[in-house]
Amino acid sequence: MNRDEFLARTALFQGSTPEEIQGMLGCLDARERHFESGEYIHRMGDVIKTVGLVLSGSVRIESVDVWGNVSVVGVTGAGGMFGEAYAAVPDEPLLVNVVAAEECTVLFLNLRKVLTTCSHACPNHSRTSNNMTSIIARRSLALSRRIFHVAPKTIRGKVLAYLSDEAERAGSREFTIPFDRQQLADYLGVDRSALSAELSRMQKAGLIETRRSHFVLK
Amino acid sequence: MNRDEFLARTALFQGSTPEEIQGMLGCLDARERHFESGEYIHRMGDVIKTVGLVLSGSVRIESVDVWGNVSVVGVTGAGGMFGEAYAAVPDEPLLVNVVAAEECTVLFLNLRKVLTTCSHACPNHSRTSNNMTSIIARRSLALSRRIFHVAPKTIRGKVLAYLSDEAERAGSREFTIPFDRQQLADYLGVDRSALSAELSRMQKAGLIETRRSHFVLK
DNA sequence: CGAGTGTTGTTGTGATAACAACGGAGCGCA
DNA sequence: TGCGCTCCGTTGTTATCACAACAACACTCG
Repeated sequence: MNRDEFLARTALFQGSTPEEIQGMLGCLDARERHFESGEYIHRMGDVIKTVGLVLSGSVRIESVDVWGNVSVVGVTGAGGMFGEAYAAVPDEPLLVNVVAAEECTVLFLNLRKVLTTCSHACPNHSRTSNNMTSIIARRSLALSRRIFHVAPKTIRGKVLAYLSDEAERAGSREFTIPFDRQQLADYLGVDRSALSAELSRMQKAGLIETRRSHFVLK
Repeated sequence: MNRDEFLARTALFQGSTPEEIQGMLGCLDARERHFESGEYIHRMGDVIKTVGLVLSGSVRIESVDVWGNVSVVGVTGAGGMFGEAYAAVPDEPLLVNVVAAEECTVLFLNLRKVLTTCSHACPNHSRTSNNMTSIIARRSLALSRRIFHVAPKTIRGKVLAYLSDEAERAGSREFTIPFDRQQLADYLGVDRSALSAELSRMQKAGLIETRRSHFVLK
């Protein structure tokens, strides 16, 4: 699979053919760069005008708090994007670092040019523009959901808020979540062992059944 | 001030003249509706394709948790918008209720038409489209920030994360926040009296000075 | 097969926050 | 001046959590 075929499968270029994409890239100021593992791609405070599309490898989004503690906010693998929201708002400094989690290649696109359709010379540019906005909006919804999941004050409350939501998305009381215990604890902002204990209590109370990442709600 | 002059001052139509806006509205399927205080504008689970622009009065965004408890997520007054993110993602059901906080009028716009520039017949349509995307991205950044503010596990940690950010935005160690104590507690997801007590301790410890909404960081 | 590693569950303890109840300061208003 | 109201701070009690340390189990790989 060559690069343009790969791009045709990404969320951003979905709906366009490799040929159409090939035609668009020049228009979007596309520039490919390679990073070694651990290399900084963006630093906190940077102001960016481009969105990054990961072609291979993966990048890590890190936040550094007031005291200098580093925590992983997220990881983006091949086909994923980073920096959309910052690039879409002029002069907003990054609140996070973006680091190559492993050796990787990234395609940088001028976000303004992605969003502004140029002319009929670029077939499907407007579809790509709409995809871009959808992606930004989707991220916004994911953040909203997370805020709802974290809002309850007890671990049980957070767990139920999260699991109910997952059940609804799955359309069933039985489902598998994309987290292991540690990741779920990080997502909900609680201690892993405290989470384990609470899940155990909820199971004893007959509220749920769980093994590993598989859950049944009652 | 007539309606189109008012619209020219909103974030969405910023940069366009009242005349240009007047020309655009038909194109965007604009429809004005009036609501009585307490009336539902959108309900949880609804799928919407329009964004709402508040012309007068204000609307309240409420969430209802698994147990039926209602909490206020936000309020949008004249000139503000609601529903952008949901409208931008096809088939995403609302996680919140939108209610008229008081008697109000709302202009509904077809989001797809806002984002897709139609033809040269609409001057400044592309600027409005870019404004729209910026607004969605800005909301996303605000949510990110909030997640960072809520992430620390102690009240002191949350307060410092939030205040440091405010100080940075203000470009000074001295600044005024847009919250009273109760609102700040809600934003940070903590108990108001516990917040008060912690602020008091921090003041005694010489970390901050505060009176009402005014703060000095040291 | 056994060592090494990662994941999950369990328990105890001290720290921290939620909660409830109250008092006082400031303000508008009659 | 006195009343009612909102906002803010204080205190004490109780529930909850973070943290640490450890045990049980599964998986991988030589």
